[in-house]
Amino acid sequence: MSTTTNGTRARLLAAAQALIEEGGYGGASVIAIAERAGLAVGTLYRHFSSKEELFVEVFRSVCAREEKAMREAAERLEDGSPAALTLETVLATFAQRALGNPRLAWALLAEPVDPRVDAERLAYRGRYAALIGETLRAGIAAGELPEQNVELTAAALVGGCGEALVGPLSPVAGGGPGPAAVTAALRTFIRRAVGAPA
Amino acid sequence: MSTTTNGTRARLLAAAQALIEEGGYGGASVIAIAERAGLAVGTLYRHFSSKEELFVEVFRSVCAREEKAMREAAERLEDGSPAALTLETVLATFAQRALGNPRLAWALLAEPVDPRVDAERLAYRGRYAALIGETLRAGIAAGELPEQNVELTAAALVGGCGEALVGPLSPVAGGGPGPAAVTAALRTFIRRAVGAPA
DNA sequence: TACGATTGTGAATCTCGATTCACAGCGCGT
DNA sequence: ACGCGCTGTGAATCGAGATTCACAATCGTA
Repeated sequence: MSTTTNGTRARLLAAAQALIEEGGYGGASVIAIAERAGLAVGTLYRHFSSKEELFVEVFRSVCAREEKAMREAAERLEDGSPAALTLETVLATFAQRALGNPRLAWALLAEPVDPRVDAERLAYRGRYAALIGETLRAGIAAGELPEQNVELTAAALVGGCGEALVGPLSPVAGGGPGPAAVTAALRTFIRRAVGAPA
Repeated sequence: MSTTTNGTRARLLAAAQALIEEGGYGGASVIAIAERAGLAVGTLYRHFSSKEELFVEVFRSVCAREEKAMREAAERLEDGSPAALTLETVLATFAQRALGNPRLAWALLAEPVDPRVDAERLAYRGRYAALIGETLRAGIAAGELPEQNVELTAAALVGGCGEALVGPLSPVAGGGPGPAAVTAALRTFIRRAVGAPA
């Protein structure tokens, strides 16, 4: 059983992810990654054709995990839950996770990266907005939510939650209200923003 | 009348701004800036101690112009206008301008930049959020708007409008609804998000 | 006109991180 | 033992862009 996909590759990926969580992309130079993994720079290039490729892979796996968490949270609700509740749940899950690992959340949502990685981010955000959009449409069709520009609302919710949670304006930054209070406030914001009845 | 602050400085600033509007910070290398201004690279350094310093100055002047436009829009309203209308007006002004010069808006709000310039951006966003926060508070005090976490709502509105207008998810990107429709949808979103009565 | 100060010039230099590559160690089949 | 392929190594090389600096042009003033 020669493990062609050796532990080496995994170690490089883990090292990269750890460095990104600690200091963002800036701190994750090929040298730092190799060092953290206890390997030489050349070894990195033995397993990835470029730094970009490595980053894309890290980014994808992290995104996939996040998206999964959100979808599962939505599926845990009983069938026929009101759309507003689904939205709240999805976004609250997002909030919980972002608050638990703010650095990573920032890297995922907002930090400057190479164009190739950025494309992955766009895809991720797109799926995220799509998830919200679907729910909104369902709510509108069911008469629970008022008519509205679904794309715009979805984009604004993604951007708004992102900014409120990981942006520099985030009330979380200063020793303000705790995560629980922020999540609660965010739920209120979301509920109102989509026009759900009080 | 020896114009110590020669036209040269201004030409460099203008060249930098033009390049940023055309191709973002990436396209605005010192070489490109100097070339566009019809000057040599060394001349740039005769007037600015670093590229960063030049960028900060460009950024500041553009931000100041934008903020002024928003404040003036608010002041043009008759005294005693409802808070929700003030918010709508301020943010619609922002929207109008962003849609008119999307590249610049992106550079102002979201494009990756050096840390020093980024600090300016933070300050700008902060003033922007503060402007919104003030209005929210006034509306709450007047009983027009419900109690809420003002900081969070303000941050989410800034982020939400930014994403909806200049982000990759923006419905404006594709040949979707025109600027007027987007602005209208955004007004609805804002009105709801702050809990203004229909 | 002579002289110093200011401003303009742009090729040379510096920096910094990604990428390469000639070489070394190891495991395996013969 | 030998040949061969796969990994690992890390100093050397590249590339892109910012920054410097020795020299030239210009201007105000004596």
